Amino acid sequence: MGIGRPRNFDRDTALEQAMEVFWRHGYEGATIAQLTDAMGINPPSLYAAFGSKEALLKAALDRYTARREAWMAEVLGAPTAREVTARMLMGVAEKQTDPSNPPGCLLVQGGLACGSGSANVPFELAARRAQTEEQLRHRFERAKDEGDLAETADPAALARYVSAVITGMSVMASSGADREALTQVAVVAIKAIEDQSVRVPVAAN
Amino acid sequence: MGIGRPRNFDRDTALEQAMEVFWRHGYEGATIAQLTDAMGINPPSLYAAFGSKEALLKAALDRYTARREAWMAEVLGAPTAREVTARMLMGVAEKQTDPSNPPGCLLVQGGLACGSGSANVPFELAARRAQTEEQLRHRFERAKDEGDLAETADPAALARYVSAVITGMSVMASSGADREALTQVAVVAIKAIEDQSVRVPVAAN
DNA sequence: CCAGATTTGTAGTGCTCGCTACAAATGTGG
DNA sequence: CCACATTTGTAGCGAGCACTACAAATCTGG
Repeated sequence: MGIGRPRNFDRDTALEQAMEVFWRHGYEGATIAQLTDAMGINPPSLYAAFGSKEALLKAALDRYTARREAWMAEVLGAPTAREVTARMLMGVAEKQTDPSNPPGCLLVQGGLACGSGSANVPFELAARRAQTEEQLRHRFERAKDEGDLAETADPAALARYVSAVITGMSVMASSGADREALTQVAVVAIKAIEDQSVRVPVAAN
Repeated sequence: MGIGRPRNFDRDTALEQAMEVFWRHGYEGATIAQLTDAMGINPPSLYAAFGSKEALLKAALDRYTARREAWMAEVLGAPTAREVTARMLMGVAEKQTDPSNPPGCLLVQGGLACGSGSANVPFELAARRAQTEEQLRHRFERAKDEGDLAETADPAALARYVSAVITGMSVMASSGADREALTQVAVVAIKAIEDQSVRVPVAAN
C-alpha cells in the first residue's frame, strides 16, 4: 500500500501567486485560468489542494493577514496613541505602494460588491478589516487608561477613523496614487489624533 | 413613412434602476438578467437604448454625479474650509446610509478591481472620484487665498485627505456601518482640518 | 387602410465560467 | 517487481454570461 505520487509544486508558493491575482483583479475578476496559470499548476491540482475558488481566496486572506501580524505588533507597540497612528499610517502609505505587490490592500481590492453567487465574499473581507480596527480600538483604550489620550477621547471612534483613513488610502493607491500622495494624506490624518492627545510639556520636564 | 412603434418604458426610470443594481453588485457582479429585470425591459430594449453593459454603466455614472452636483455646490458654498469639510463629511455620513439607496458610494462599489475584460471600469470610476477631489482642492486654494487656511496649509494634500476619508467612509458604509459610526468618523476627521484653520478670535471682535 | 419605421418579446448565439471525469504517470510498502 | 495510493495533464462537463436574429406588434404619414 503506497503513499502515492508526490505533488510537484509548493503549496505556499502557489498560494502566494494566487494571492497576487486576487489582489489585482478581485475575487470575481480573477478566473481559474488566470489563477492556475500564475500558480503554475492545472485546475485539478488547484482543487485538490484548496477545494474551491472561494476556499483558495480564504487561504490567500489567511496568508495575507498572517504576514501583517508581525508588523501590526510592532505598530501597536509604539509608546503613545499618536505614535501608533503615525507608524500605522506612514507604514500603510509605504506598503500600499510597494512595487513588489499590487497596489492597495487585498482586503479592499478583493471585492466590495459581488454578484449574487459570491455574496459572502464582501462579508469575509469586511470581517478581516474589522480585526485591524478592533486591534486599534484596544490599543487606544489602553492609551486612554494610561492617560496618553484625553479623558474626552472615544477610542472606538478614533479606531474607526484610522481604519477609514487606511481604507481610503488603499483605494487611492489602487487607482494610481503614488507614495508621496499617500504620505501627505497620512500626515494630515495624524493631526486629528494629535488633537485628542494629552500634550506633555517637554520643556517643563 | 412612419416614425415607428414608441418605446413603452421611461429611459430615466430604467436607468435609475440599473444604477441601483450596479451600486449593489458592482459592474462585474451585475448581470444583464438582473439589470433587465430591475429595469422592467428585455435585453434588446436595453441594448437599443444604451448600447452595451459598459455604456449603461457610464450612463448610470453620469446620472449619479449629476444628481450630486447641486449638493456639492451647496457644500462648496460654505464660508470656510472647515465648514466645507464639515458639511461634506456629515453629508456623506448621511447620504451613504440613506436607506432609499444601496449603502456606500457607486463610484467605489462599482468596481475597484475588475477582470481583464473590464479593465477600464476602475479607471472610469477613479476619474470621477478625482473630480470631487479637484473641486475640494480648488475650494481649499480659495480658502488659503482668503486667509481662511493657514499659510502653511497644502490645499492639494487637504483635498486628498478629505477625499480619502470619504472613500473610507463609503467602504465602511457598504459593509454595514450605521450612520452613527460614520458620523463619529466625520467628527474626528474634521479636527485635522481645524488644525490648519486660522482661528478667528470670536470674543475679540 | 396601407407602407414604412421602430420597438417588442422569444429564443436563441457563441463563449467563458467554475469545476471534474478519466487515464496515464509516479511514488511507496511488501 | 508488483499492488496500491495519490497526482498529473487532457479534455470537456453543464451552467450562465453578454449579446443578438428574427418576426410579430404598434405607431405615423399619406
